[in-house]
Amino acid sequence: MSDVTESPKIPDFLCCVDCVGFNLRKATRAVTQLYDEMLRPAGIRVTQYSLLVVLKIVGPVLVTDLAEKIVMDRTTLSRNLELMEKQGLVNVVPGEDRRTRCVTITESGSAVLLEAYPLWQHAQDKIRESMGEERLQALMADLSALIDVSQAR
Amino acid sequence: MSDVTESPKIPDFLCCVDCVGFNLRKATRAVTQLYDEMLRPAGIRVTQYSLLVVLKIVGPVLVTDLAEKIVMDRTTLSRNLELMEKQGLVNVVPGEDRRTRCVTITESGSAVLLEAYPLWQHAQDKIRESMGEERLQALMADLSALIDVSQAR
DNA sequence: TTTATAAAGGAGTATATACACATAATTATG
DNA sequence: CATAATTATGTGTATATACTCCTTTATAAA
Repeated sequence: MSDVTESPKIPDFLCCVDCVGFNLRKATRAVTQLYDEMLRPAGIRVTQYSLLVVLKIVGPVLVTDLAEKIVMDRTTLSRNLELMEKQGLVNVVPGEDRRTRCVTITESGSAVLLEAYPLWQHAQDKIRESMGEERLQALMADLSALIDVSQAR
Repeated sequence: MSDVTESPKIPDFLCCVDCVGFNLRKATRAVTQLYDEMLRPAGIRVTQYSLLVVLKIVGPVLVTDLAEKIVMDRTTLSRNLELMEKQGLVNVVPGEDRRTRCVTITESGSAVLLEAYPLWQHAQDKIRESMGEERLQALMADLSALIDVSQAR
């Protein structure tokens, strides 16, 4: 009778404030801006920084292999690499298999990486100090689990 | 003497496999693709789905207020809304303050939302069933904490 | 060995994202 | 009230993302 005792007029399907996709994207926007702002003096963003690090570890590597490793669409990676090649951060050369293209970090890319590292660390430390090492590791594990379930077909 | 006992030759600054930004973006790519694939029959992606839900709950709302609420750059939101307006999903009209623009979900947008809801639910359930409700809630809390620390200036 | 299939990649298109700068309208200040 | 500061938004530019379709090359099948 009185609407005081009634629950809010929000239908069931509006409970998507719990949508994992939405909340993940929302957090990613905020966190990306933090890293990008910290990395700005180095002239790269967290996307390129991450690519440089991965290339330093696993490169030289084929485009498709790299794309799979970092869970990125092949065409997205290609276009990101194209920009980095223009900026002199990476080299992309034909592989032995003439279909493939092989990616390597350049000396210039390594130099930028070294310059960016302490900047990246500031961002990372800010988050680590706020959340604590344990919670951060749990979060990493959860993100990994999210990838697994999302890719299970 | 022997390199068997040595740790791998990866310098300290390459430990960024722990980079929160990188891992968050990586997981977001995977999860977004899951939701987008599930939502495809409804003709919208998880970005638009989320916007429709939020508009259904909090609309009508001013662009800047909405942007702040969903932690999205104002100009990004404007351009997303522009597409949705063309598709007839939302209305954007001038507010009383003649500087402002007020956003509302349309009837057509509500219809698409209803059609998309069960599709969204399939994606959400897949993740929920895989991770478990508890872990999922912990993850949501962590994402919220990430936003807080990223925006603390 | 010819042909069919698969794999790697590029190009076209479209959405998502945000920074820097400019404009219009409102509010605060003198 | 006139001017200065603030606020809300739009535009230009650039990166990030991925789907679809197409070409080239390699491998498997006949």
